[in-house]
Amino acid sequence: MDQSLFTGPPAVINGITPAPERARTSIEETYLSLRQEILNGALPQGSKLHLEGLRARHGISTTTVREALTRLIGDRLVVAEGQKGFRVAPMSLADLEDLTYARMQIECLALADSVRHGDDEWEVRVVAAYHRLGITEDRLRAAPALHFDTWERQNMEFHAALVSGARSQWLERMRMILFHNSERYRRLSATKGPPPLKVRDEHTAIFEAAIRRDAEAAVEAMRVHIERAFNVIKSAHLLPESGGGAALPTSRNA
Amino acid sequence: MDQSLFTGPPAVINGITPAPERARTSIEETYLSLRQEILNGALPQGSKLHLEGLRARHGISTTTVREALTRLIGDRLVVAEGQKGFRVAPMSLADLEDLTYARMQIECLALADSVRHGDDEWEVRVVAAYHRLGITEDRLRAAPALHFDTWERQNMEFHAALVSGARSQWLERMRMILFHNSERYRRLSATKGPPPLKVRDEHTAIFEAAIRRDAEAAVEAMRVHIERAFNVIKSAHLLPESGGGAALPTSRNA
DNA sequence: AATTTGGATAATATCGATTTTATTGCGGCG
DNA sequence: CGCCGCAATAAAATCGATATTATCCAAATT
Repeated sequence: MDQSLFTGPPAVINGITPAPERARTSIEETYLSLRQEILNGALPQGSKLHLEGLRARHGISTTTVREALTRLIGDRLVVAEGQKGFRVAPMSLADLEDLTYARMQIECLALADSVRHGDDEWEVRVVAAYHRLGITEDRLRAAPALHFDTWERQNMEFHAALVSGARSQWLERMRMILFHNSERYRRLSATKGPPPLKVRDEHTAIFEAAIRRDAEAAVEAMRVHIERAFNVIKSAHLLPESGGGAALPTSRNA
Repeated sequence: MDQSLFTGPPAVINGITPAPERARTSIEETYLSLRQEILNGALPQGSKLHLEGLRARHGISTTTVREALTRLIGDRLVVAEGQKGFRVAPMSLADLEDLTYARMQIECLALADSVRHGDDEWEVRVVAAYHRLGITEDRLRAAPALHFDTWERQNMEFHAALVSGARSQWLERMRMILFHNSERYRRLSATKGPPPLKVRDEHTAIFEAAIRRDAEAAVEAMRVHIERAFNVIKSAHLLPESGGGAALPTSRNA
């Protein structure tokens, strides 16, 4: 699975731990670096991505910058207009609503399949990821700033482990795109403080249902988890309404 | 909807041709051209995409070729390996199975939402697209070779119209990627002859259910449609069981 | 005052060439 | 015989520069 959004080399047989993230080519290096900056907001939504500026900052050629940016288009983190260059993909409340809806559908599909068909190794991965995340969450309460990045990575890995038993590569690719885009919104409201206790509870609910192979319960817990995350961001009032997209019901499919 | 996968000319969302939408930049031109060749098999799965060859053939610079190819990576029609360049994304029966599954999930989600929430304009679009497709199908029986490309376009437009009432842009993006990839498989087995009568019947079933606002029936009909398409391709025995197009000798087309 | 026009400026798109990395073929050596 | 290393070659990645296109602003026109 050497997909664009998934970093690094063949990313470990068992699906977890994108780990070292070495970048062998300088395009990839730039790609990863830029993605990071977009996800954490260093490059704010809608901002122009000037070739010359990026070239200078990264010490590479404009051609290389262009290619890195083009790869980010595939991840829907960057948009390109006619002859007007690149910019960071815009964000809006309407877009978040839509994104949340889409992600809920896909993540839940994958989770259900994963819970139903995950093998022993899958179980082990889930337990490991859950436990590891728990450790970091404890540390996070003591020293938030110190372990924040670690938490974010392990949070992502926990979610990845949960669905790693699902058999559809295509769904996984779609999930990854949606997950990363959600991540960008989540970090908008992330206060760099300890995550609310609720998050831990929600993870626990998903985890326990998954391990006891109760697909429906796991899916329901995942829905709650995703929906609450949406509400947190929404009520932070950091987003423009615009985007034109009609409001979507983010709740269950009818 | 200025999406990467959505090709230009006949977007035809409301029946009237919107704008020529010609490819203004030479990267886009190359992108569209290459995509076409990949979809119709002129560039077979797994084949190496040599920069120099493409540069010469398209009369552009390697840099431009690279960027067009990078955009195709976002559509999952091309894969890039480390320092080994680009190749056409491999096909396999396993991949088709997976792809069909994923597409069924997403296309059906979109269809259900569309049928439930499509407005009058949506209905008009569906009726128009269905009727237009019907006309072409009649002509196709008389002179297959002549109208084949038209049929393919209108078939895609019919499916697009069906889900055009769905409100999720994100789901639509995912659907588009999956649809195009399916298209590549379908054309593997397309005989350039008239499409089986069954296809017409299936389209009719979907169409009628959609217009009478019966979401469940429409989804069921869509499932049948997608699944049969899968079986047709599968029984054509044109695909390797699993991944990896064996190293085809470098396609050297003039 | 608003719109248009022309030229200067800035940014992007594209090119041709160089550097870096993979692949291939061929002798030597175990 | 078959494996290993080493040149020679081919290809990809990257660069620096040129060609195109958009943007801005001021002067001119109505």
